[in-house]
Amino acid sequence: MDKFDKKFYRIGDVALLLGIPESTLRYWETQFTIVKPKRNAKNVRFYTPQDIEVIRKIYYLVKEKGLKLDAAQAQLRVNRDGIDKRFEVVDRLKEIRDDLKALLDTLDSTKR
Amino acid sequence: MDKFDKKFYRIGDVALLLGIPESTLRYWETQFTIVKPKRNAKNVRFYTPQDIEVIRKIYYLVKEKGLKLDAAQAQLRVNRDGIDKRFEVVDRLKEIRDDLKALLDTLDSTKR
DNA sequence: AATACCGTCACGATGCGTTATGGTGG
DNA sequence: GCCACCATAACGCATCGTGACGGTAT
Repeated sequence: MDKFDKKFYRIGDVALLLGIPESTLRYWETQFTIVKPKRNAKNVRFYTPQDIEVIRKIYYLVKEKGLKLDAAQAQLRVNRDGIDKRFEVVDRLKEIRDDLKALLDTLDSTKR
Repeated sequence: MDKFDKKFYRIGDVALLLGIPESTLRYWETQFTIVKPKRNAKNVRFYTPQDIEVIRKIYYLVKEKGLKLDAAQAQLRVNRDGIDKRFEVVDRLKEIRDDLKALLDTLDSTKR
């Protein structure tokens, strides 16, 4: 048992590590049901490395990809554990289907 | 030459066809450089079927997928004509790379 | 005493349209 | 005169945080 195996991160650590204000971390916690760090007896948040990964993913989706928080949450939900790649394919196929449908509708509307 | 080949759509037609208010179509036109319907001599917009397809795609990205307009525009830019599938793969790989990097960073930060 | 948290609430900046106004053309 | 369109600008609502406050624990 290495004592570092027990390491948790406090909100200040996470903020520093990810370059995100504490206020934002607290706010995201109200918006993403998925971000629920453990608390100690004194109600102080303790983040696991997994928690931090989730927050990174949120950052990517929201700040870099431009998703709304709702949409990011939906994405995260469906991206969880293993369904991952399968989902991406299905998602892409849905897009293609939508494109095809759009094309079809457009063709229909110009039908002579 | 069929006379219907020359058919264009006015803003009212498009609004009705897609179930999007005219005001929104005009607004999107200010936000998406990609939506620039032709005008007639009297400055009235005329949309081609291609224009309509683009608008459908915007609708999908913004209303269904939850992208911000900026992000939707970026997506559309890169999705254009043929680069399409190649892009999706690259995009997905980027996401995977980002996930890996996040994982790596997380591991690094717990390094003993 | 100083620092790092906590929750809450007010405030503010954008984003995303919508509405209102006044005008042209058919 | 009515209808469909035009541009522009003001307005409004929601989203996404931020900042300030007063409190607790170390």
